[in-house]
Amino acid sequence: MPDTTTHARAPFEAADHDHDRCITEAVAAAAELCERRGARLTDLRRRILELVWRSHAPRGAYSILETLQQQGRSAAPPTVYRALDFLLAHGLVHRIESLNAVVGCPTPGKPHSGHFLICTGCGVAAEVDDRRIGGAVEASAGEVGFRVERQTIEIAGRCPNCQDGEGAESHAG
Amino acid sequence: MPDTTTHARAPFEAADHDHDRCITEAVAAAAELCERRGARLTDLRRRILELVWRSHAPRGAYSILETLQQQGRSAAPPTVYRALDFLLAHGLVHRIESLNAVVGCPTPGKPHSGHFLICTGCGVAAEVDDRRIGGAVEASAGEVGFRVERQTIEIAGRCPNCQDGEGAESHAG
DNA sequence: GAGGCGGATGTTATATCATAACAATACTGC
DNA sequence: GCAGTATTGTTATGATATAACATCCGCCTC
Repeated sequence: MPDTTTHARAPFEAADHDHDRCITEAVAAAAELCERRGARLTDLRRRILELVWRSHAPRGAYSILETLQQQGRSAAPPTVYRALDFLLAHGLVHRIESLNAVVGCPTPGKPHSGHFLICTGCGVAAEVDDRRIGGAVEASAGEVGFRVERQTIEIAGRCPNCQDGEGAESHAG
Repeated sequence: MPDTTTHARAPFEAADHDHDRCITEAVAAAAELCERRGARLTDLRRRILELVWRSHAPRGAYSILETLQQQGRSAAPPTVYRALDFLLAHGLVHRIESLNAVVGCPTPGKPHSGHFLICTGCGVAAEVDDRRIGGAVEASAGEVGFRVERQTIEIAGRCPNCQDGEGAESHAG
């Protein structure tokens, strides 16, 4: 039977999942969000969003830049960084501080704290929105009078797919 | 009456606290820990640990380097990075990914996850060891079969001291 | 104390990540 | 079309981090 209830997928998908669909859906969601907000998802921004979404592993700005240049587009670091600034500002991608990289957001538009499980095997970063984590942080901070503004929570470890043959995983998404 | 029950201080101390004592205690604890482990807390490493501890705010490697050179010591980036690698490996300092900086660990030797409240006003990073946070992370990760190896939890916000006159705080520690 | 060994530091060069500043172009509303 | 603004191009540079090899220093052995 066809799967019609997409969205909110398993955090770590099988390596052979239909990733083209991830990209398509992400771009569609971005276009819709920008439309609603009156923000301009230009060709450049859309292309860079697609490059971020080429896998579920966070990707560095210079890696994006390289691919952009290979595609024959004139590009320099600011080209990429400015587009990423836009995508970050609109919550279409998230920055992974511990990797100096960005990863696509599967649920843009919906408010969420942005907590990540990052696999040291395949490199995939899965976004989790568990109220227990944010709640524990808020509770702990509140007790010492600290007012939370932004949570950077990046958990490194092994995803289910990479716990068997430790070490020889394919870096892909 | 004299305070004899030090340790486990308030996470955000008053600006006028006896900070020399923080430094002295940190260096003493480090010396003791290295002694026990047969690790060499050399003069260079000790000096760099002291520079990290000059405040409770995370400090970048190049800032440390600059001070080291002002002290008349021959130093280049690797000088600092290698010493920091040593201090990090022994848990004497922690790296703050979101700031590309390091901060002294107030409780080296005791196992802890390393969660930080980082004030955007005064810059101070307070380490908290709240089992609820680590527990929530472990629980959330466990439910999707993710095995946690390392937690990077950096919470930015306003400390109690910096919530009144928002904006004009002294960056010190 | 000469010689050898390994860890620590010095030194030079370079890789990697990010932004400043200004020019040129493209879109929007009138 | 025209003016005003946002976007992108371009050049240069700042900020963070590491590779590679030389030198030094402490320690052990003989």
